[in-house]
Parts: sequence; C-alpha cells; structure tokens
Amino acid sequence: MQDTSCLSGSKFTFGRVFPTALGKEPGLQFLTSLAAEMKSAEEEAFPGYTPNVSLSLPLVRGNPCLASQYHTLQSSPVISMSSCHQTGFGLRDDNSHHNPAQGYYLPHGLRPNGAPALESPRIEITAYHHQYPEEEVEESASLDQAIHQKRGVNSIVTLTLPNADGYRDPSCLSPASSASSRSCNSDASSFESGFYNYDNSPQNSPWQSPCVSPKGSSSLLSCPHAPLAPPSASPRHSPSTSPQIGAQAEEGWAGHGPRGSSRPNSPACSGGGSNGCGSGVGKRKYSFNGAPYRQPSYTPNQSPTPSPRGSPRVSVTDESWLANTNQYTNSAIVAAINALTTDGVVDMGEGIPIKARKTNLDHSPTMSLKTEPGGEEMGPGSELLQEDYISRLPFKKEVYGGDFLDVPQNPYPWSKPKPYLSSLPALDWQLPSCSGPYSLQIEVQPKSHHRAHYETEGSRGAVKAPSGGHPVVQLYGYVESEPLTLQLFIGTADDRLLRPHAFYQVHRITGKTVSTASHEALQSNTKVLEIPLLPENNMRAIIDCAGILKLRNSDIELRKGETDIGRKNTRVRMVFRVHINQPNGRTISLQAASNPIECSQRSAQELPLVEKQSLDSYPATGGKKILLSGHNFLPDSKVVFVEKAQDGHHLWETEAKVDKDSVKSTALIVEIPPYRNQRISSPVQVNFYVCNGKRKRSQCQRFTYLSPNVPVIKTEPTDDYESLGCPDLSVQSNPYYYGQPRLAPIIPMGEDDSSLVGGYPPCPPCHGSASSAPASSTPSSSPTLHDMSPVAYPRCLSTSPVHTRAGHLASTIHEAPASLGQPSSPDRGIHHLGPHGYNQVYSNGSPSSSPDGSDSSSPGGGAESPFTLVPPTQNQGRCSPQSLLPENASPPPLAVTVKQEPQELDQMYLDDVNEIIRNDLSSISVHLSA
DNA sequence: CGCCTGGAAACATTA
DNA sequence: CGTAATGTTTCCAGG
Repeated sequence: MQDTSCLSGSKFTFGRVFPTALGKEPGLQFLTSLAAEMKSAEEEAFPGYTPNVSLSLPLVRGNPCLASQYHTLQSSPVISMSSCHQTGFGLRDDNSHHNPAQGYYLPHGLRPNGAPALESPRIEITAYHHQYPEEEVEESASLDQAIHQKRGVNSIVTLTLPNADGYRDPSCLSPASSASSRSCNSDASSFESGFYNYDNSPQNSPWQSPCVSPKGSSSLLSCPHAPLAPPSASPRHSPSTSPQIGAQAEEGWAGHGPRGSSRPNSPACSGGGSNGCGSGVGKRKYSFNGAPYRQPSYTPNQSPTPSPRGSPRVSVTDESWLANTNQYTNSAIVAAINALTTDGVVDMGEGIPIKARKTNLDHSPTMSLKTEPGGEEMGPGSELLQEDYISRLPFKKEVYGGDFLDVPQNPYPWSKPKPYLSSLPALDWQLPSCSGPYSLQIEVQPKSHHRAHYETEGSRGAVKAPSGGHPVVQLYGYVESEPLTLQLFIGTADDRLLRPHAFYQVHRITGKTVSTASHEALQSNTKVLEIPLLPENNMRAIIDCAGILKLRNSDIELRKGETDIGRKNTRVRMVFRVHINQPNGRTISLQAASNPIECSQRSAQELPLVEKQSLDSYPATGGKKILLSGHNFLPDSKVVFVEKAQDGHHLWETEAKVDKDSVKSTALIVEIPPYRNQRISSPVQVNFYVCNGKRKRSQCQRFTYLSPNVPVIKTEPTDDYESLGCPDLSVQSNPYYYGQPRLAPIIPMGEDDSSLVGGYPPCPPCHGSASSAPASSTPSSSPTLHDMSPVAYPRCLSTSPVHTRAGHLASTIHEAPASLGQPSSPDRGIHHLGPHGYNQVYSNGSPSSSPDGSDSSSPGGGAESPFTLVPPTQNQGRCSPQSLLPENASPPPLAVTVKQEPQELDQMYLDDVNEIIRNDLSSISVHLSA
C-alpha cells in the first residue's frame, strides 16, 4: 500500500516531471531510473543547457505548490535525489555542474513541468519567497504569532492554513493529502491546499498544465484554483480559525481549559494517519468542542507565550542589530519587492482574495516594509509587508492575506516586519553550509535530548550542549565589518528533506542567564529566532537563547494543509541560516543543521540512541568489534544489521552479537556480523540499529562492508550496489549520511560549481561537534540527520522523496530565479530532482548575472532578491567547512557518496508514521488519479 | 515570584 | 472487547 501510495503520491507530485521514474519503478529502479531519467530529462530538457541555476528558481516558484507537494514527497524524494546525484555525477560530468544543480533542480523537475514553471516561476517564486519572509514577525509576539499563524489565528481566513501550509503542508502531502484533507476538512485547508492541492491534485493536471506553467508557483494564484481556493480557504479558515480571537477560539478548538475537557484528540488521530484527514478534521472539530482551548496561551492578544511582545524587542540591542541587518537588506529587499511585484503581483492579485489584495495594495507600498513601525500595527504593519509579499506569493498571500485581513487586528506588535526576510529563501529550501569563502558551522552541537515544553508549561530552558554549555555557531570566511543576522528555526530530523518542523517551534529564551540577544520573527508560520553575528565576536554566536516549544499534535494536525503526523515525530534539528549580501547585490544564503535532538520526555528516556560508532566500515568478513556510544543501551539491547534494497525491501537482516558484559547505558560493544556475501567487489552499505524492544529502536546507523580486496573508497558502483540493493555504498565514508542521500549528492554543481563547493561533495558530516552524531548529512546540512528515525517515511521514500525534493527544489529554484534565470534552471530543475536539490539554486548569482536576471526572475529574481544562491555544493550544507576541506580532499569519494541515499532503513521505525502518511498519500493519490 | 526541571499522573491510541 | 504497551499532554513539586 504504502508503496502505492507513495508512488502515487510521487506521481502526483512530480509525476509529471518524471513520472515515469517514480511511478514506474519502485525501489531501486526507482532510483536508477530516476537517475537515468534525470539525466535524460535534463538532457532533454536542457540539452545544452547549462545548468542551472536559474532554472531552479523558477521551478520553485512555480511550485510553491510544488513545494508543498514535495514536502510531502520529500521523503521519498530523497532517494530520488540520490539517484539523481549519482546520475548527475556520473553521467554528467559535463553537466556536473548541472548536476549539482540538477539535483537541486530536480525538485523543480519535480514540478513536472518544471519547465513551465520556469517561465512563470519567476514571478511566482518571488512571491513565494516573499511570502515567507513577510510573515516574519518579530518578537516574542512571535509565539503568538506563531500560534496564530499556525492556528490561523491571525488570519483570517485561513489562518491555519497558512501556517500549516507554510512549508509543511507543502511538504506533506499536501497535495495528496490535501486532496483528502480537503475533502475532509473542507475548505479550510483548501486554500492552502489550494495551492498544494491545486498543485497536487490539479497538479496532475493543473500543474502540468496550467499551473505548471510558469507561474506555477504562483500557481496558486495563477491557478484558478488558487484564487478560488483562497476564498474557500478563507471560509474555511474562518470557520476554523476565525480571525483572531475567534480563531483562537476555534483554534482553541480544543478548548478545554484544562485538559480535562478533552484534549484534542489530535495526536491520535494523526496516528490514524491515513484517516488523518477525516479523522483529523473530526478531531479538530471535536476538539473544538467548544472549549476555548488553551487559548490562553496563545491567544493572540494575550500573548500567549511568554514572550510577550515586549520582550521581544526587548533589547535594544536586538533592534539595533536588527536594524543594521535590515538596513542592508533593505535595498535588496526593495529591489526584490519591486521585481516581485511585477510578476507576482499580477498573479497574486488574481489568486488573492480581494481583501488580501487590497491590503496588499495598500501595503504594497510597503516596501517600506521594514519600517513599519509597527505599532500595533503589527498586525497591520506586518501584514502589510506580508501582504506585499503575499500578493506576490500565491499561497501565502492567500493565506496570509486572509489572515492578514482578519488579522489586522492583531494586537501584537509583532512587529516590525523585517522586510528583508521576504526575499530570503523559504525555510524548506535546502541550502548549503558552505559557499565560496563562507562556511557556516555548528561548532558545538546541541545535546541529543532536550525536552520541549508545551504551551501549557513554563519554558524548559534553552537547548544545551553536551558539555553543559550551549550550542555554538560560527560563520567562517566573513571578513566584512558589517554584522549579520543568524537565523534559527526548528527543523525536521527525519529522512526527508529538512524543513521547518510542524510540531515544534523555536522558543526565545531571555533572562539574565542568557548572554545572546535574539529576536523572534515569523517566516511562513515558522518562528525564526534572529541572533546577531558580530565581527567582534568573530562571527560566532553562543546559542543560549533558544528553547523548543512543542505544539500539540492535534492542533497542528487539524490544520488544513498539514500532512505531517505528530505522533512519534519527536526529533528535531536546530537549523541555522545566515544571509550574506554580496557586492554584486546578490545574497549568499548558508544553512547548517544540528544533529537530531529528541524532544520527547519519554523517548529520551527509553529510546536507544547511537551517537557515535568506532568503525564505519569493515571487510565483509566481519568479526571485528565496534564500540557504540550513545544513550539508553540496555543489557538486553540488540543490534540488528539490515540491508535494504532501494525500494525498501529487506535484502538481509541479522542480529549482531552484543558483548553483554560491556553494556552500559551509554556504551555498547557489538561484533560486526559477516556480510551475507563475502565476495563483494565493491563496498556495500548497510544499516544497523540498536533495539530495546519492539518499538524502541534507535535510528539506523550506517555501516559499510568492504570488499576484502578493495579499498573502501571506490566509487561508484552504484549499479552494483543497487543490484545488491544497497543503497549507497560506498563512498560514504561518511558514515552518517544516511540520511538522505540528498546530501551526498551534493555536488558541486552548482551552478557553477562554482562554487566551490561544488567541488566538494557533500560535506560529510562535518558538524562541528559532530562527534556526536554522525551526522548524517542531512540535507540541510546537517549531518546529523541520522536516522532519527522515526520518521520514517521510508517506504515512501521513493515516492515521498519526490515530494520532498520537489519542495526543496522548488525552493531552490526560488532563489535561483532571481538570479538564475529562469530558464535553464527550470529545465534542469525539472530534471534534476536531484537530490540535491538543494543546492541551490541560488547559487550563483551568476545566473543572475546572467540571464536571468532579467528575465527570469523578475520577480524575485536575482536582482531582487538579494540572495543569490549559493551554490551549494554541498548542499548539504552541512558540510562543515572544515570537514569540507578534508573532504574536499577526498572529494572523489564524493561521487560515490552521492549514491547513497536513502536509506530506508529507518523507515522501519518510522513505519508507523510513514504508513500513516502513506495511507494519506495513497488516498490522496487515489483521488488524484481519479 | 518566576524560571527550570525532573517526574509522573492523566489521557489517548495502538497492538 | 478487554488489556497491555505506547505516546502525548498536563500537573506537581523542588531547586
């Protein structure tokens, strides 16, 4: 089933893009095919095409929807990506550049039409971007905001949606789910889903056709649906959320003051997963029960969260630095806006509800955005800004628009909108951690466990480092005297592409014990903590101001567009971003994600966690002992080695011998079991996990069996591997990647590869601290991903991944758009699903330079947008700079790396979740198909 | 008094 | 359908 669903999902999503690939082949083939296709596609699409960049952007836009979709897809996508990478790499050397890009692009590709997207995309994209940014709110209010957003409080209409949507939806299934959800939910989500759905469902059609077209992104807008959606959405929203208070109330859904009343059922529902929608809906309703639910906390006005408005800004400091940042960004922003406006506007207009538009219009002027004093206006002000963006952005607009409209009232001051945000890449985009001389690294990783607090609880403090201190992030290679802003948000830690976590939000911690100034902002429903990176501090920041807030599963799942399931989805990563303006007007955006952080009290106490392993590879003969370091190991813990085929099928599974005498809660010695085939000619990658019981498994860790004769590094072999069923193999020296192939792929590509990075392969795990987890690389950067687990989405991988990627891709594209031109990128995008997807688009500005600029992007384009993308090469971002270096050295291996991908291993764990998701997807897909 | 926490009861779902 | 195993969310209490 899952498979099916997945597949279907994928199809939907990007089906167009490479439907065949996805749809057709499930497992390995899937990858393989993808790769092939990718190549072909690329070729086709862009035969000559260069890479790039530009395209990507477009895609993105086009797909805002896509994004959503992909989100959903994501999981699977990953895999694809990998394949892509491989392909890319292998295949194209020529393209190599492209490849990378491709990877990134893939997503675009995802968009099926990618191409189309390209065109329009620009606009759309822009909007897209903007949207997010727009949202930002500042301050503490953020919480509220966040909440609102999530809940839709704000808005009006769809409050919810927006949030959800935000990235999430997209990711999620939205499409698929959306469909279902819609049905279920009804409108509410609709608007969001609107886009998503539209995309999705329609997508099939729509996308491809209409939407896809250029504006795809705008699709929302552009798409008739979109517009419609909004309306409907609004309604929904309204219903659900009503505006502010009302909304809250609604949101409050749950109402219940004390839990007593009833908790919302949510979670469980989610569990239901598939039903999800239906149930979800139901749930919510139930939850609504009238009770006001907790509003208290969030209610808008009140400031729900602790952070009161006041605090937010609190420190002058914050503002000041903010100001700085803004300043410089402003120009860029403005430019972007203008650009955006153009395209976006138009579309937007259509898509957007009247109200929204109005606002937009009004605001538009906004450019000033930044400014906005805000005042209470916050609502307004922020909205304004947003609106602008919104207008541009299809969905958001809608969403926000609606929200905004309603919102106006928001009492919160959120604040000031930071204009510049708007132009920034969406939070679900995958960005590299290194670009050119710059490298964003997590010098000190956060602890693997951090109990998140509920809104009903007081803060549980800032995330800490294993040493007792706090995480530390540093930007290397920046020699300017101008301070920068480090953004922090809570991202997912599953095997899908990194994206904002729907069930967790960063929580700003203030107080005498906090030495780092921070400021909250909202970006597409995701709270973003902005921390100053000062030259005087060597561009290093101690993150002692960030806690993690847990949102109730039921609340989130009820959202219209939300497709993710909260149950057992308790791992997160801290995601850091920095945007560096370049003299040429472009902006380089870097991202680094931390190792996974388990946020559930119970899971943290019971689930085994492998942070380090003394050996990552060994000859197939096995027999050697490995020391595993981590937590929650028990005398009866078991270590299971598994090998899965690309399609997720188990090829081999065996329990390794554990030295029970040496077992400690934090260490365990296991003997490497002999591989099933002692005559492998190339490295075979397998996974292993620690199991304390049926439902208590650690995430999968990677391990590579080497050919007795061959050295590890080999390259490629993909095929072989594939045949074996092994996902990756090799190369990886990095142990951890697993996660997502994406990483690997990385590639240099980039647009230019230029970037340096490109050259490098993905960075391995560099994380600074890395020590701990293996960090896999996650897409984002981080290494860590590991398997966290759970999340499983495994099976779907194939499918899902797609989605995801798409999403990412999209994102990538966005940036690109700006710079790159649309064109090419798009194409590529399409092709490349690339796992990498990430890479981004941005990359180079070159693009911008080039062509795109003009064209394409108009919207946000390059010019406008400030950023350029970076090339990410490594998309993964993660690379740690340092690591990178090394790796670079080893680059070759890289290639290899790419292959890998996916590991679906984890999936097993995830299964629960995955299944659910799948089910949802399947249903969705079904709908779609229908 | 308020922030942090660790623990755990009360609920909810899933097996 | 009842029960056990799991998970989530809300409370409590101590530092």
